[in-house]
Amino acid sequence: MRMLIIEDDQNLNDSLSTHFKDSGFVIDTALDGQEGLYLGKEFDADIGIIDLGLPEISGIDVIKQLRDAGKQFPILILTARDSWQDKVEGLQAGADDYVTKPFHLPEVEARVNALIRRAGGWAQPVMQCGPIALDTRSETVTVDAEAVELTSYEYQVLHYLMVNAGKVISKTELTEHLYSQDYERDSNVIEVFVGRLRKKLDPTNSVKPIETIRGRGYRLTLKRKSDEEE
Amino acid sequence: MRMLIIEDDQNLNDSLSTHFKDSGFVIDTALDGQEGLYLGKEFDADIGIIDLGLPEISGIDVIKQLRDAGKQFPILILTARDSWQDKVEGLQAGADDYVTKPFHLPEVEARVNALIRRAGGWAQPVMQCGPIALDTRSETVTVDAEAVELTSYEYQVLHYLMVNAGKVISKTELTEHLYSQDYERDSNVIEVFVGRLRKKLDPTNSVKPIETIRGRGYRLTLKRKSDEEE
DNA sequence: TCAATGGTTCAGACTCCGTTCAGTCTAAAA
DNA sequence: TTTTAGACTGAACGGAGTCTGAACCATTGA
Repeated sequence: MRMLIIEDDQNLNDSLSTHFKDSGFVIDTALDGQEGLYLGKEFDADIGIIDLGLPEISGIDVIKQLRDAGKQFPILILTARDSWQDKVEGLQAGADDYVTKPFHLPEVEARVNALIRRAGGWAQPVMQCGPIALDTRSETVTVDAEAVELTSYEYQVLHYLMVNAGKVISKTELTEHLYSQDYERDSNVIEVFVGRLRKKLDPTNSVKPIETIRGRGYRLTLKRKSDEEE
Repeated sequence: MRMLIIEDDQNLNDSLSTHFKDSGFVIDTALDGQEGLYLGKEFDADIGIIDLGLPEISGIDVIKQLRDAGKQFPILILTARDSWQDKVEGLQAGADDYVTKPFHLPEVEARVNALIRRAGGWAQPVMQCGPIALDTRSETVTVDAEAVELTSYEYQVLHYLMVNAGKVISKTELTEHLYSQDYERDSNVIEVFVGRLRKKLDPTNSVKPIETIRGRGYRLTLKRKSDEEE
């Protein structure tokens, strides 16, 4: 998953960046609104974390301009405690959630995960398609309630496909969301990962969870077990 | 385990520090609220002991500010006998337990151990995962009810993993909680201890209690024998 | 002073996983 | 049917991360 971080405090920026990089995110990071706006427009993020108190362009303006530019990814804003006007303004400008500073990293992480999930239309923390279930909290995958061991990249590919279950996802899109920009293009990594995933998720090759749409990409076909069934 | 001690009485501070250092804790100690607050924010403690009657910033304020900063570790407060208002205020501010002065060290130690255990979600004084049981009172470890001799550091590594059973613990996190700040980073002590632990806990290599998650850390996998099973 | 104990370092072995490549297969277009 | 671009797959590689045995060192108690 690709994350845009705009935070002018160097320390905070660093700690957010390294933390989420360790969690497997690809990070675009900026220390001011100008650069942040550029990165946000240039790359397609899955989630943005934006501080409202930025020099030059304010956080609110960044959000507005991103939304005006048609960017739809969820945005989590960071606000100083007690400045609830900012919070409201931020949400009105198009942010999706907020955390007040000082914050606790695990909380930010939880909200980030929730936002990404919800952006894909998932209400519950466990995403389930047919027999396949993916839990973002424990980063575990089960098929028919049996645990399946995935390597870090296999997990990420599946995660992205699950969030966008039902949609056709091109190989370029997958590459852009799993690798930083300077990745060599003519490679078949994605194909290899999809292949390995298919083998692990469906060893008997009976369910065929990942469909190939020739010339366009992949699609996770299985019906979503959505929450309103309960 | 890492402990934060904030106590302005030099003698008391010293005796607490040396006592718990001898028990294998890594100690961050401060004689006033200012410094204590800094240490508390800077380092991730497993437990805090804070005197309420501090100069400059009061103990209550320190606790409040630590909690505001998102610090969640359990806090034991020291209060003068009879000042029960302080006690109540302290607990409301976010402390977890209290001891009235003058106190007996063994009592403080018992409470400290209990708080650390409970922070990991353990209700009983004996933590048990599969065949492995760790008793913090006697500092003994048994596998299938058979005593296992561990050296001090081996015990500490296991203790930390057990308190956080089920979670992935990075090598950096382990180092930070077992060694004081000025420890050289590029060392493989943790790997060595984990190796020795595995050998002692599971000589036949059949149970594999400690799992390696490549690139992220270690995890104690065995199912917790939790108390509510009874 | 010596032996025993336990912590630390080091180097080499080993394992895993991301990546590449080459050859094969497949589906759609000609 | 033939052609061809795109997709799949098994095998192999290489580097990073991890493990391990042995050596080294500091401390303690006899």
